[in-house]
Amino acid sequence: MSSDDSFRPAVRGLLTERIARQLENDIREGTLAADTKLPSERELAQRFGASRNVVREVLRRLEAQDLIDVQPGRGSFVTARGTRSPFGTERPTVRQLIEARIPIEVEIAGLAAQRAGAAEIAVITQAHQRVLDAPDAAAKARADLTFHEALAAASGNPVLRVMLSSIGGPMFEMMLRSNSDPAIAEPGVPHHAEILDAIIHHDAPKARSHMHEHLALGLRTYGADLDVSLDVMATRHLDQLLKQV
Amino acid sequence: MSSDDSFRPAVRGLLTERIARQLENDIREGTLAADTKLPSERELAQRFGASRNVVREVLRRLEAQDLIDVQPGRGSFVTARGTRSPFGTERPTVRQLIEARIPIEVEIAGLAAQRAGAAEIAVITQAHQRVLDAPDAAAKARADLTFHEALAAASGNPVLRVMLSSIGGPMFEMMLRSNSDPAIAEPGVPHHAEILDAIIHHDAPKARSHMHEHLALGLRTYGADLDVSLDVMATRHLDQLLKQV
DNA sequence: TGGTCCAACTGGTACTACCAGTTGGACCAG
DNA sequence: CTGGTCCAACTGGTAGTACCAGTTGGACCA
Repeated sequence: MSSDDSFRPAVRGLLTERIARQLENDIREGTLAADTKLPSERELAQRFGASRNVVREVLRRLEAQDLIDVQPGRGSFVTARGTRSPFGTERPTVRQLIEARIPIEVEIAGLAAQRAGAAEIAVITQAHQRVLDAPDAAAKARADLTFHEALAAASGNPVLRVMLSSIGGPMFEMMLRSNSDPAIAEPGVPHHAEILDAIIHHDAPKARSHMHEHLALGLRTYGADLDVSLDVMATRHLDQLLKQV
Repeated sequence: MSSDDSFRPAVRGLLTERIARQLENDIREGTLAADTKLPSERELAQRFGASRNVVREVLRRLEAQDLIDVQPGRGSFVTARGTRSPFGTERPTVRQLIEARIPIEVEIAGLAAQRAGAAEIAVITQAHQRVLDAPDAAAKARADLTFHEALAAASGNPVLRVMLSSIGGPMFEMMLRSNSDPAIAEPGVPHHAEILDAIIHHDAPKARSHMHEHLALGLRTYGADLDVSLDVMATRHLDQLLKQV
């Protein structure tokens, strides 16, 4: 596993590889800004001293990575997504995260109450227990996230699950902060059990209301941190944890 | 607009698209198991009735997605992690997509009505106009997606925007199908205008109810396709488009 | 039996040709 | 001058051919 990596020469498609890397770097580093029009395939071929075939295959690869957008008759254009993170330059705040989680997670809770079978309930119960048993804030945050993901899985709707997992990063940052601060964490302790109970009894309205309460709680307990961006808060929080050690 | 005569080949790279989808499906569904050797490029070209160029570009795309491993002098092999995707092995259906879109997009519409300023409204209006002006189903689907993304941006909540964009692929597939079928597309035509109007007048309840109606409409018009997985439907639809050409 | 070697594969690259869509400017009618 | 039409020069999409450099397996010989 470790040794045979050196055997693999990686010289495959040297030309293609070289051109692809160069264009990829130019896009990711911003040398080619978003919405820039790339030279035509024929011109790129000439410029790189390669055939048009090679250039086209490189463009296919960049296209599959969502770095460029190829339009017949017009040309190839650098995609906006190429240079930015999912959130771009925007830093979501705690308030925005809660605001977004409420509609989707309330729906998830309701559907999970309607549809969860024994297997799904077992997974949720296990995650719930792991939250209770977690020895520290980080483990608690991980288990907390798992709990909510298990609910999404139990909703029986993979689209909801994917949407929730797309914001797993910010959710984890928030949970890390929540579970480190007793003033925030403790009022929410009974909520998980109540949600789980409603799901076990297939009481969708109750599951929805408990989930709503669980999430909206943060709006009251976070105080001044409500409108602080999540990553700033996480950084500050980590600094604080480091000092304690 | 008549459904048959005025229709033009709407999708970019139809041939490439079709072959890529078929191979991708075969790999993800396990018809082509892991470590299976694909036929040679020349044979694939003959089998699909395409040129070797086209096949090679498809292979590049699959390679960029980590679905296959191409080795010079030997052949192309299906990667073990072939079945990996945001959705895993689950294939979301139209019904599941609608079910998931309703809570989040209703919330988006309501917030957009509360918060959209002149700039956001201008962007939404422009997207709305592009939907109306689109010459074919593919352009209409692209503009349709842009419209909904513009609403998400106008909600002022980047978390909602990220969640929505995480399901942009399935949404586009559904829109492509919707906008190709007058029986599905036409009843929904007035909805965009109604939503836009509610946002302009900052009428959040009306924006929410119109969005709900807009999305729920599909539950009535899709008929038997409601429980067909989106990618199967998209593949079928592309085949149909190809026959018309 | 063991080795050499060659023919038939494989993908990598190049070049040419033609099609269909897009675009911008020339040109013409008002 | 204005508005439209139209054409030429682009763009990417596809097809076909040719040749190179690796890989592979079997024929063949020592």
